[in-house]
Amino acid sequence: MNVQSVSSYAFFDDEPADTRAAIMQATYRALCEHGYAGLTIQRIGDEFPKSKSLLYHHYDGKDALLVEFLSFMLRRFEATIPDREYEDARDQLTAIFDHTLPRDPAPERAQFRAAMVELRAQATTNRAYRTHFTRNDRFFRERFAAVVRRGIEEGVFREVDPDRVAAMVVATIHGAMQEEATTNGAESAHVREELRAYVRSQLLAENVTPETIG
Amino acid sequence: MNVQSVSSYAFFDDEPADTRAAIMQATYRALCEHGYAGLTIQRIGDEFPKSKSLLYHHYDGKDALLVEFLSFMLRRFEATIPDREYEDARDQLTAIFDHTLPRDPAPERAQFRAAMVELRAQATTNRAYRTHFTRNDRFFRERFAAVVRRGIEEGVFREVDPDRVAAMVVATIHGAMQEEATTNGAESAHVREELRAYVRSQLLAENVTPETIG
DNA sequence: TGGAACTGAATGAACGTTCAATCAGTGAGT
DNA sequence: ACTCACTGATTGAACGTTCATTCAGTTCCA
Repeated sequence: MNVQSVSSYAFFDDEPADTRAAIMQATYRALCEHGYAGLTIQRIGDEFPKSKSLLYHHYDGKDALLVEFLSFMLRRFEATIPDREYEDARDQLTAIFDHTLPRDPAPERAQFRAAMVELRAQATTNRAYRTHFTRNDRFFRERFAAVVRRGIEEGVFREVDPDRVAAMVVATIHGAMQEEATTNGAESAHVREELRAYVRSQLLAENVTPETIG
Repeated sequence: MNVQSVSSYAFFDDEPADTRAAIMQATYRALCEHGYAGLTIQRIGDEFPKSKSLLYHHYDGKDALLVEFLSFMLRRFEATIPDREYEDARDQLTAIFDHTLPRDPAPERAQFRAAMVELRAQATTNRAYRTHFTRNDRFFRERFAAVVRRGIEEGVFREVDPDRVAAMVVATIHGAMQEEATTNGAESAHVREELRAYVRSQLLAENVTPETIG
Protein backbone atom coordinates (compact mmCIF):
# COMPACT_ATOMS: atom_id res chain seq x y z
CA MET A 1 0.00 0.00 0.00
CA ASN A 2 3.03 2.30 0.03
CA VAL A 3 4.12 4.53 -2.82
CA GLN A 4 6.64 2.08 -4.20
CA SER A 5 4.23 -0.82 -4.42
CA VAL A 6 1.56 1.33 -6.01
CA SER A 7 3.95 2.42 -8.73
CA SER A 8 4.87 -1.18 -9.42
CA TYR A 9 1.22 -1.85 -10.24
CA ALA A 10 1.31 0.78 -12.99
CA PHE A 11 0.59 -2.12 -15.27
CA PHE A 12 -3.03 -1.55 -14.21
CA ASP A 13 -5.09 1.55 -14.86
CA ASP A 14 -4.76 3.69 -11.75
CA GLU A 15 -8.47 4.40 -11.69
CA PRO A 16 -10.40 1.24 -12.54
CA ALA A 17 -13.50 1.74 -14.68
CA ASP A 18 -16.00 0.05 -12.34
CA THR A 19 -16.19 -1.94 -9.13
CA ARG A 20 -15.50 -5.27 -10.77
CA ALA A 21 -12.35 -3.85 -12.36
CA ALA A 22 -11.32 -2.51 -8.96
CA ILE A 23 -11.80 -5.99 -7.51
CA MET A 24 -9.57 -7.48 -10.19
CA GLN A 25 -6.93 -4.88 -9.41
CA ALA A 26 -7.19 -5.54 -5.68
CA THR A 27 -6.90 -9.28 -6.28
CA TYR A 28 -3.77 -8.73 -8.34
CA ARG A 29 -2.20 -6.61 -5.61
CA ALA A 30 -3.05 -9.15 -2.92
CA LEU A 31 -1.64 -11.95 -5.06
CA CYS A 32 1.62 -10.09 -5.64
CA GLU A 33 2.03 -9.17 -1.98
CA HIS A 34 1.01 -12.42 -0.31
CA GLY A 35 1.34 -15.11 -2.96
CA TYR A 36 -1.40 -17.49 -4.01
CA ALA A 37 -1.20 -19.41 -0.73
CA GLY A 38 -1.84 -16.18 1.17
CA LEU A 39 -4.55 -14.93 -1.14
CA THR A 40 -7.60 -14.60 1.12
CA ILE A 41 -10.86 -12.71 0.85
CA GLN A 42 -9.69 -10.60 3.76
CA ARG A 43 -6.49 -9.61 1.94
CA ILE A 44 -8.31 -8.83 -1.28
CA GLY A 45 -10.72 -6.68 0.72
CA ASP A 46 -7.80 -4.85 2.32
CA GLU A 47 -6.41 -3.86 -1.10
CA PHE A 48 -9.79 -2.57 -2.08
CA PRO A 49 -11.41 0.75 -1.01
CA LYS A 50 -14.82 -0.77 -0.29
CA SER A 51 -15.85 -3.52 2.09
CA LYS A 52 -14.99 -7.18 1.71
CA SER A 53 -18.63 -8.31 1.86
CA LEU A 54 -19.14 -6.45 -1.37
CA LEU A 55 -17.05 -9.12 -3.07
CA TYR A 56 -19.94 -11.52 -2.50
CA HIS A 57 -22.38 -9.17 -4.14
CA HIS A 58 -20.31 -9.16 -7.34
CA TYR A 59 -19.15 -12.78 -7.32
CA ASP A 60 -20.65 -16.05 -6.19
CA GLY A 61 -17.72 -16.77 -3.93
CA LYS A 62 -13.97 -17.01 -3.75
CA ASP A 63 -13.65 -19.72 -6.39
CA ALA A 64 -15.79 -17.82 -8.91
CA LEU A 65 -13.86 -14.62 -8.22
CA LEU A 66 -10.52 -16.31 -8.80
CA VAL A 67 -11.62 -18.02 -11.99
CA GLU A 68 -12.77 -14.65 -13.31
CA PHE A 69 -9.46 -13.19 -12.21
CA LEU A 70 -7.60 -15.86 -14.15
CA SER A 71 -9.58 -15.03 -17.31
CA PHE A 72 -8.77 -11.40 -16.72
CA MET A 73 -5.03 -12.12 -16.42
CA LEU A 74 -4.91 -14.38 -19.45
CA ARG A 75 -6.74 -11.78 -21.52
CA ARG A 76 -4.06 -9.27 -20.54
CA PHE A 77 -1.35 -11.73 -21.41
CA GLU A 78 -2.80 -12.49 -24.83
CA ALA A 79 -3.35 -8.82 -25.59
CA THR A 80 0.32 -8.00 -25.08
CA ILE A 81 1.84 -10.61 -27.39
CA PRO A 82 3.05 -8.82 -30.53
CA ASP A 83 0.81 -9.44 -33.53
CA ARG A 84 1.20 -8.64 -37.22
CA GLU A 85 2.26 -5.01 -36.74
CA TYR A 86 5.78 -5.73 -38.02
CA GLU A 87 7.33 -5.46 -41.45
CA ASP A 88 8.39 -9.04 -41.83
CA ALA A 89 8.37 -12.33 -39.96
CA ARG A 90 11.89 -11.88 -38.59
CA ASP A 91 10.99 -8.60 -36.92
CA GLN A 92 7.84 -10.05 -35.42
CA LEU A 93 9.77 -13.03 -34.10
CA THR A 94 12.35 -10.75 -32.53
CA ALA A 95 9.54 -8.71 -31.00
CA ILE A 96 8.00 -11.81 -29.43
CA PHE A 97 11.34 -12.82 -27.96
CA ASP A 98 12.01 -9.34 -26.63
CA HIS A 99 8.56 -9.21 -25.11
CA THR A 100 8.57 -12.61 -23.43
CA LEU A 101 12.26 -12.73 -22.47
CA PRO A 102 13.29 -9.07 -22.13
CA ARG A 103 16.96 -8.27 -21.52
CA ASP A 104 16.26 -6.35 -18.32
CA PRO A 105 12.60 -6.78 -17.48
CA ALA A 106 10.71 -3.97 -15.76
CA PRO A 107 9.79 -4.94 -12.19
CA GLU A 108 6.09 -4.84 -13.02
CA ARG A 109 6.68 -7.39 -15.78
CA ALA A 110 8.60 -9.70 -13.51
CA GLN A 111 5.82 -9.43 -10.96
CA PHE A 112 3.19 -10.20 -13.57
CA ARG A 113 5.05 -13.29 -14.70
CA ALA A 114 5.54 -14.47 -11.13
CA ALA A 115 1.79 -14.15 -10.63
CA MET A 116 1.22 -16.19 -13.79
CA VAL A 117 3.54 -18.95 -12.60
CA GLU A 118 1.64 -19.14 -9.33
CA LEU A 119 -1.72 -19.21 -11.06
CA ARG A 120 -0.59 -21.83 -13.54
CA ALA A 121 0.56 -24.17 -10.80
CA GLN A 122 -3.04 -24.30 -9.56
CA ALA A 123 -4.00 -25.87 -12.88
CA THR A 124 -2.46 -29.14 -11.73
CA THR A 125 -5.39 -29.51 -9.34
CA ASN A 126 -8.10 -27.10 -10.51
CA ARG A 127 -10.02 -28.19 -13.60
CA ALA A 128 -11.26 -24.71 -14.56
CA TYR A 129 -7.74 -23.32 -14.36
CA ARG A 130 -6.45 -26.16 -16.50
CA THR A 131 -9.00 -25.46 -19.19
CA HIS A 132 -8.01 -21.81 -19.30
CA PHE A 133 -4.30 -22.52 -19.53
CA THR A 134 -4.82 -25.15 -22.19
CA ARG A 135 -6.62 -22.57 -24.27
CA ASN A 136 -4.04 -19.87 -23.52
CA ASP A 137 -1.09 -22.07 -24.46
CA ARG A 138 -2.79 -23.03 -27.70
CA PHE A 139 -3.27 -19.33 -28.48
CA PHE A 140 0.38 -18.52 -27.82
CA ARG A 141 1.65 -21.47 -29.84
CA GLU A 142 -0.69 -20.67 -32.71
CA ARG A 143 0.39 -17.06 -32.80
CA PHE A 144 4.01 -18.17 -32.89
CA ALA A 145 3.38 -20.82 -35.56
CA ALA A 146 1.66 -18.15 -37.67
CA VAL A 147 4.87 -16.10 -37.63
CA VAL A 148 6.85 -19.12 -38.76
CA ARG A 149 4.37 -19.82 -41.56
CA ARG A 150 4.56 -16.22 -42.63
CA GLY A 151 8.35 -16.42 -42.64
CA ILE A 152 8.25 -19.51 -44.82
CA GLU A 153 5.89 -17.78 -47.27
CA GLU A 154 8.16 -14.76 -47.37
CA GLY A 155 11.12 -17.03 -48.05
CA VAL A 156 12.92 -15.86 -44.91
CA PHE A 157 12.59 -19.18 -43.07
CA ARG A 158 13.20 -22.72 -44.20
CA GLU A 159 10.38 -25.19 -44.69
CA VAL A 160 10.27 -26.39 -41.10
CA ASP A 161 7.20 -27.75 -39.28
CA PRO A 162 5.69 -24.56 -37.79
CA ASP A 163 3.72 -26.40 -35.10
CA ARG A 164 6.73 -28.36 -33.94
CA VAL A 165 8.94 -25.29 -33.80
CA ALA A 166 6.24 -23.34 -31.98
CA ALA A 167 5.78 -26.12 -29.43
CA MET A 168 9.46 -26.11 -28.55
CA VAL A 169 10.01 -22.37 -28.50
CA VAL A 170 6.92 -21.79 -26.36
CA ALA A 171 8.04 -24.50 -23.96
CA THR A 172 11.46 -22.87 -23.75
CA ILE A 173 9.99 -19.45 -23.09
CA HIS A 174 7.69 -20.83 -20.39
CA GLY A 175 10.59 -22.69 -18.84
CA ALA A 176 12.71 -19.55 -18.74
CA MET A 177 9.85 -17.53 -17.25
CA GLN A 178 9.28 -20.16 -14.61
CA GLU A 179 12.95 -20.26 -13.76
CA GLU A 180 13.14 -16.50 -13.50
CA ALA A 181 10.17 -16.47 -11.14
CA THR A 182 11.30 -19.31 -8.90
CA THR A 183 15.09 -19.08 -8.61
CA ASN A 184 17.78 -16.52 -7.86
CA GLY A 185 19.72 -17.47 -10.98
CA ALA A 186 19.96 -15.30 -14.08
CA GLU A 187 20.07 -17.89 -16.81
CA SER A 188 17.52 -16.26 -19.07
CA ALA A 189 20.32 -14.37 -20.82
CA HIS A 190 21.84 -17.72 -21.79
CA VAL A 191 18.47 -19.02 -22.88
CA ARG A 192 17.84 -15.95 -25.02
CA GLU A 193 21.21 -16.21 -26.74
CA GLU A 194 20.92 -19.91 -27.41
CA LEU A 195 17.36 -19.48 -28.66
CA ARG A 196 18.65 -16.96 -31.18
CA ALA A 197 21.41 -19.36 -32.21
CA TYR A 198 18.71 -21.98 -32.73
CA VAL A 199 16.68 -19.60 -34.86
CA ARG A 200 19.71 -18.77 -37.00
CA SER A 201 20.76 -22.34 -37.62
CA GLN A 202 17.39 -24.06 -37.72
CA LEU A 203 14.90 -21.52 -39.00
CA LEU A 204 16.69 -18.96 -41.13
CA ALA A 205 16.94 -19.66 -44.86
CA GLU A 206 20.53 -19.93 -46.06
CA ASN A 207 20.47 -16.91 -48.34
CA VAL A 208 19.54 -14.61 -45.45
CA THR A 209 22.50 -13.01 -43.73
CA PRO A 210 22.39 -14.01 -40.04
CA GLU A 211 24.08 -10.82 -38.91
CA THR A 212 20.99 -8.76 -39.60
CA ILE A 213 19.19 -10.59 -36.79
CA GLY A 214 19.30 -8.55 -33.56
CA MET B 1 -6.14 -44.75 0.07
CA ASN B 2 -7.58 -47.34 -2.34
CA VAL B 3 -5.59 -50.01 -4.12
CA GLN B 4 -5.12 -48.00 -7.30
CA SER B 5 -3.78 -44.92 -5.54
CA VAL B 6 -1.44 -47.00 -3.40
CA SER B 7 0.05 -48.64 -6.48
CA SER B 8 0.57 -45.21 -8.06
CA TYR B 9 2.79 -44.29 -5.12
CA ALA B 10 5.06 -47.26 -5.89
CA PHE B 11 7.68 -44.64 -6.49
CA PHE B 12 8.08 -44.73 -2.71
CA ASP B 13 9.20 -47.71 -0.66
CA ASP B 14 6.03 -49.42 0.50
CA GLU B 15 7.40 -49.80 4.00
CA PRO B 16 9.22 -46.62 5.01
CA ALA B 17 12.37 -47.14 7.08
CA ASP B 18 11.40 -44.94 10.02
CA THR B 19 8.71 -42.54 11.18
CA ARG B 20 10.21 -39.52 9.45
CA ALA B 21 10.29 -41.41 6.16
CA ALA B 22 6.66 -42.37 6.73
CA ILE B 23 5.83 -38.70 7.27
CA MET B 24 7.52 -37.78 3.97
CA GLN B 25 5.52 -40.49 2.22
CA ALA B 26 2.29 -39.31 3.80
CA THR B 27 3.04 -35.73 2.81
CA TYR B 28 3.62 -36.81 -0.77
CA ARG B 29 0.31 -38.69 -0.85
CA ALA B 30 -1.57 -35.75 0.61
CA LEU B 31 0.06 -33.39 -1.89
CA CYS B 32 -0.89 -35.60 -4.84
CA GLU B 33 -4.46 -36.05 -3.67
CA HIS B 34 -5.29 -32.54 -2.54
CA GLY B 35 -2.75 -30.26 -4.22
CA TYR B 36 -0.52 -27.79 -2.44
CA ALA B 37 -3.42 -25.49 -1.62
CA GLY B 38 -5.19 -28.36 0.13
CA LEU B 39 -2.10 -29.68 1.88
CA THR B 40 -2.98 -29.43 5.58
CA ILE B 41 -1.59 -31.04 8.69
CA GLN B 42 -4.90 -32.83 9.05
CA ARG B 43 -4.61 -34.34 5.55
CA ILE B 44 -1.01 -35.39 6.07
CA GLY B 45 -2.07 -37.01 9.33
CA ASP B 46 -4.85 -38.87 7.52
CA GLU B 47 -2.38 -40.44 5.08
CA PHE B 48 -0.24 -41.56 7.96
CA PRO B 49 -0.84 -44.52 10.33
CA LYS B 50 -0.01 -42.63 13.51
CA SER B 51 -1.56 -39.51 14.98
CA LYS B 52 -1.25 -36.04 13.55
CA SER B 53 0.13 -34.57 16.78
CA LEU B 54 3.15 -36.79 16.29
CA LEU B 55 4.12 -34.58 13.34
CA TYR B 56 4.94 -31.87 15.87
CA HIS B 57 7.18 -34.19 17.78
CA HIS B 58 9.33 -34.79 14.70
CA TYR B 59 9.14 -31.33 13.11
CA ASP B 60 8.98 -27.82 14.49
CA GLY B 61 5.82 -27.05 12.56
CA LYS B 62 4.21 -27.14 9.17
CA ASP B 63 6.75 -24.85 7.51
CA ALA B 64 9.72 -26.86 8.76
CA LEU B 65 8.04 -30.09 7.70
CA LEU B 66 7.40 -28.81 4.18
CA VAL B 67 10.91 -27.45 3.73
CA GLU B 68 12.27 -30.85 4.74
CA PHE B 69 9.81 -32.44 2.33
CA LEU B 70 11.07 -30.24 -0.48
CA SER B 71 14.67 -31.29 0.23
CA PHE B 72 13.49 -34.86 0.21
CA MET B 73 11.79 -34.45 -3.17
CA LEU B 74 14.72 -32.64 -4.75
CA ARG B 75 17.12 -35.33 -3.52
CA ARG B 76 14.93 -37.90 -5.27
CA PHE B 77 14.86 -35.84 -8.41
CA GLU B 78 18.63 -35.41 -8.50
CA ALA B 79 19.22 -39.08 -7.78
CA THR B 80 17.23 -40.18 -10.82
CA ILE B 81 18.95 -38.04 -13.45
CA PRO B 82 21.18 -40.33 -15.52
CA ASP B 83 24.85 -39.91 -14.69
CA ARG B 84 28.00 -41.23 -16.37
CA GLU B 85 26.81 -44.83 -16.65
CA TYR B 86 26.63 -44.61 -20.46
CA GLU B 87 29.13 -45.48 -23.17
CA ASP B 88 29.36 -42.08 -24.78
CA ALA B 89 27.96 -38.59 -24.48
CA ARG B 90 25.26 -39.15 -27.09
CA ASP B 91 23.82 -42.11 -25.19
CA GLN B 92 23.82 -40.19 -21.95
CA LEU B 93 22.11 -37.25 -23.60
CA THR B 94 19.45 -39.52 -25.05
CA ALA B 95 19.00 -41.08 -21.61
CA ILE B 96 18.46 -37.66 -20.02
CA PHE B 97 15.86 -36.76 -22.64
CA ASP B 98 14.08 -40.09 -22.28
CA HIS B 99 14.07 -39.70 -18.52
CA THR B 100 12.80 -36.13 -18.34
CA LEU B 101 10.48 -36.21 -21.36
CA PRO B 102 9.44 -39.85 -21.67
CA ARG B 103 7.35 -40.90 -24.67
CA ASP B 104 4.54 -42.30 -22.54
CA PRO B 105 5.30 -41.44 -18.95
CA ALA B 106 4.23 -43.81 -16.17
CA PRO B 107 1.40 -42.28 -14.09
CA GLU B 108 3.64 -42.15 -11.03
CA ARG B 109 6.14 -40.07 -12.98
CA ALA B 110 3.49 -37.64 -14.17
CA GLN B 111 2.24 -37.33 -10.61
CA PHE B 112 5.74 -36.68 -9.32
CA ARG B 113 6.30 -33.94 -11.87
CA ALA B 114 2.95 -32.35 -11.10
CA ALA B 115 3.96 -32.27 -7.45
CA MET B 116 7.25 -30.63 -8.42
CA VAL B 117 5.48 -27.95 -10.46
CA GLU B 118 3.26 -27.15 -7.49
CA LEU B 119 6.19 -27.02 -5.09
CA ARG B 120 8.23 -24.87 -7.44
CA ALA B 121 5.50 -22.29 -7.73
CA GLN B 122 5.80 -21.67 -3.99
CA ALA B 123 9.36 -20.50 -4.59
CA THR B 124 7.99 -17.24 -6.02
CA THR B 125 7.00 -16.30 -2.46
CA ASN B 126 8.94 -18.59 -0.12
CA ARG B 127 12.62 -17.76 0.29
CA ALA B 128 13.69 -21.21 1.54
CA TYR B 129 11.99 -22.87 -1.42
CA ARG B 130 13.66 -20.48 -3.79
CA THR B 131 17.09 -21.30 -2.40
CA HIS B 132 16.46 -25.01 -2.86
CA PHE B 133 15.24 -24.67 -6.43
CA THR B 134 18.12 -22.38 -7.34
CA ARG B 135 20.52 -25.05 -6.15
CA ASN B 136 18.56 -27.84 -7.86
CA ASP B 137 18.44 -26.06 -11.20
CA ARG B 138 22.16 -25.40 -11.03
CA PHE B 139 22.73 -29.09 -10.38
CA PHE B 140 20.60 -30.14 -13.34
CA ARG B 141 22.21 -27.62 -15.70
CA GLU B 142 25.70 -28.59 -14.55
CA ARG B 143 25.01 -32.26 -15.08
CA PHE B 144 23.76 -31.50 -18.57
CA ALA B 145 26.68 -29.19 -19.37
CA ALA B 146 29.05 -31.95 -18.25
CA VAL B 147 27.57 -34.24 -20.88
CA VAL B 148 28.07 -31.60 -23.54
CA ARG B 149 31.67 -31.07 -22.45
CA ARG B 150 32.26 -34.78 -22.54
CA GLY B 151 30.79 -34.92 -26.04
CA ILE B 152 33.09 -32.14 -27.21
CA GLU B 153 36.10 -33.95 -25.76
CA GLU B 154 35.02 -37.16 -27.46
CA GLY B 155 34.70 -35.26 -30.74
CA VAL B 156 30.99 -36.15 -31.02
CA PHE B 157 29.74 -32.60 -30.45
CA ARG B 158 30.84 -29.31 -31.92
CA GLU B 159 32.63 -26.70 -29.86
CA VAL B 160 29.50 -25.03 -28.54
CA ASP B 161 29.18 -23.18 -25.23
CA PRO B 162 28.13 -26.00 -22.85
CA ASP B 163 26.61 -23.64 -20.26
CA ARG B 164 24.53 -21.82 -22.82
CA VAL B 165 23.27 -25.02 -24.38
CA ALA B 166 22.50 -26.46 -20.96
CA ALA B 167 20.60 -23.34 -19.92
CA MET B 168 18.33 -23.55 -22.95
CA VAL B 169 17.75 -27.29 -22.93
CA VAL B 170 16.97 -27.32 -19.21
CA ALA B 171 14.56 -24.41 -19.66
CA THR B 172 12.87 -26.29 -22.50
CA ILE B 173 12.55 -29.45 -20.43
CA HIS B 174 11.12 -27.54 -17.48
CA GLY B 175 8.71 -25.74 -19.77
CA ALA B 176 7.50 -29.00 -21.26
CA MET B 177 7.10 -30.54 -17.81
CA GLN B 178 5.13 -27.54 -16.61
CA GLU B 179 2.91 -27.65 -19.67
CA GLU B 180 2.27 -31.35 -19.23
CA ALA B 181 1.29 -30.81 -15.60
CA THR B 182 -0.95 -27.79 -16.15
CA THR B 183 -2.75 -28.32 -19.48
CA ASN B 184 -4.73 -30.98 -21.30
CA GLY B 185 -2.55 -30.64 -24.39
CA ALA B 186 -0.01 -33.22 -25.51
CA GLU B 187 2.67 -31.03 -27.00
CA SER B 188 5.60 -32.73 -25.33
CA ALA B 189 5.92 -35.07 -28.31
CA HIS B 190 6.50 -32.03 -30.52
CA VAL B 191 8.95 -30.59 -28.03
CA ARG B 192 10.87 -33.84 -27.85
CA GLU B 193 11.13 -34.13 -31.63
CA GLU B 194 12.20 -30.55 -32.13
CA LEU B 195 14.70 -30.83 -29.29
CA ARG B 196 16.29 -33.74 -31.12
CA ALA B 197 16.34 -31.76 -34.34
CA TYR B 198 18.10 -29.00 -32.43
CA VAL B 199 20.66 -31.46 -31.08
CA ARG B 200 21.31 -32.82 -34.58
CA SER B 201 21.77 -29.47 -36.24
CA GLN B 202 23.36 -27.50 -33.42
CA LEU B 203 25.29 -29.97 -31.32
CA LEU B 204 26.29 -32.94 -33.42
CA ALA B 205 29.65 -32.74 -35.18
CA GLU B 206 29.33 -32.94 -38.93
CA ASN B 207 31.16 -36.21 -39.38
CA VAL B 208 28.71 -38.02 -37.09
CA THR B 209 25.78 -39.62 -38.92
CA PRO B 210 22.58 -38.16 -37.48
CA GLU B 211 20.61 -41.35 -38.20
CA THR B 212 22.29 -43.16 -35.35
CA ILE B 213 20.56 -40.87 -32.88
CA GLY B 214 17.37 -42.49 -31.51
C1' DT C 1 13.37 -45.54 35.70
C1' DG C 2 13.96 -42.29 32.48
C1' DG C 3 13.54 -40.53 28.05
C1' DA C 4 11.74 -40.91 23.46
C1' DA C 5 7.61 -42.00 20.83
C1' DC C 6 3.05 -41.31 20.68
C1' DT C 7 -2.00 -39.89 21.55
C1' DG C 8 -6.69 -37.38 22.07
C1' DA C 9 -8.65 -33.49 23.33
C1' DA C 10 -8.46 -28.86 23.42
C1' DT C 11 -7.35 -23.84 21.94
C1' DG C 12 -7.41 -19.47 19.62
C1' DA C 13 -6.86 -17.45 15.26
C1' DA C 14 -8.16 -17.11 10.62
C1' DC C 15 -10.92 -18.72 7.14
C1' DG C 16 -15.06 -18.21 3.65
C1' DT C 17 -19.59 -16.96 3.85
C1' DT C 18 -24.18 -15.01 5.28
C1' DC C 19 -27.40 -11.55 6.41
C1' DA C 20 -30.13 -7.82 8.01
C1' DA C 21 -29.75 -3.14 7.43
C1' DT C 22 -28.56 1.25 5.00
C1' DC C 23 -27.97 4.21 1.13
C1' DA C 24 -28.43 6.35 -3.53
C1' DG C 25 -30.78 6.41 -7.48
C1' DT C 26 -34.83 5.63 -10.84
C1' DG C 27 -39.28 5.41 -12.63
C1' DA C 28 -44.45 5.35 -12.04
C1' DG C 29 -48.56 7.07 -10.50
C1' DT C 30 -51.12 11.03 -8.87
C1' DA D 1 -43.93 18.51 -7.38
C1' DC D 2 -44.43 14.67 -4.35
C1' DT D 3 -44.16 10.17 -2.72
C1' DC D 4 -44.15 5.44 -3.14
C1' DA D 5 -42.10 1.10 -4.67
C1' DC D 6 -38.26 -0.96 -6.25
C1' DT D 7 -33.33 -1.93 -7.42
C1' DG D 8 -28.45 -2.47 -6.97
C1' DA D 9 -24.47 -1.14 -4.26
C1' DT D 10 -22.60 -1.22 0.07
C1' DT D 11 -21.67 -2.15 4.97
C1' DG D 12 -20.54 -4.21 9.76
C1' DA D 13 -21.43 -7.72 12.54
C1' DA D 14 -22.02 -12.00 12.92
C1' DC D 15 -21.82 -17.38 11.73
C1' DG D 16 -19.86 -22.16 11.68
C1' DT D 17 -15.77 -24.46 10.06
C1' DT D 18 -11.17 -25.46 9.52
C1' DC D 19 -6.66 -24.27 10.37
C1' DA D 20 -1.98 -24.93 12.87
C1' DT D 21 -0.53 -25.66 17.24
C1' DT D 22 -0.25 -27.06 22.24
C1' DC D 23 -0.24 -29.99 26.08
C1' DA D 24 -1.11 -33.20 29.73
C1' DG D 25 -1.00 -37.73 29.80
C1' DT D 26 0.16 -42.66 28.17
C1' DT D 27 2.90 -46.33 26.16
C1' DC D 28 7.12 -48.30 24.70
C1' DC D 29 11.79 -49.74 25.26
C1' DA D 30 16.62 -49.65 26.71
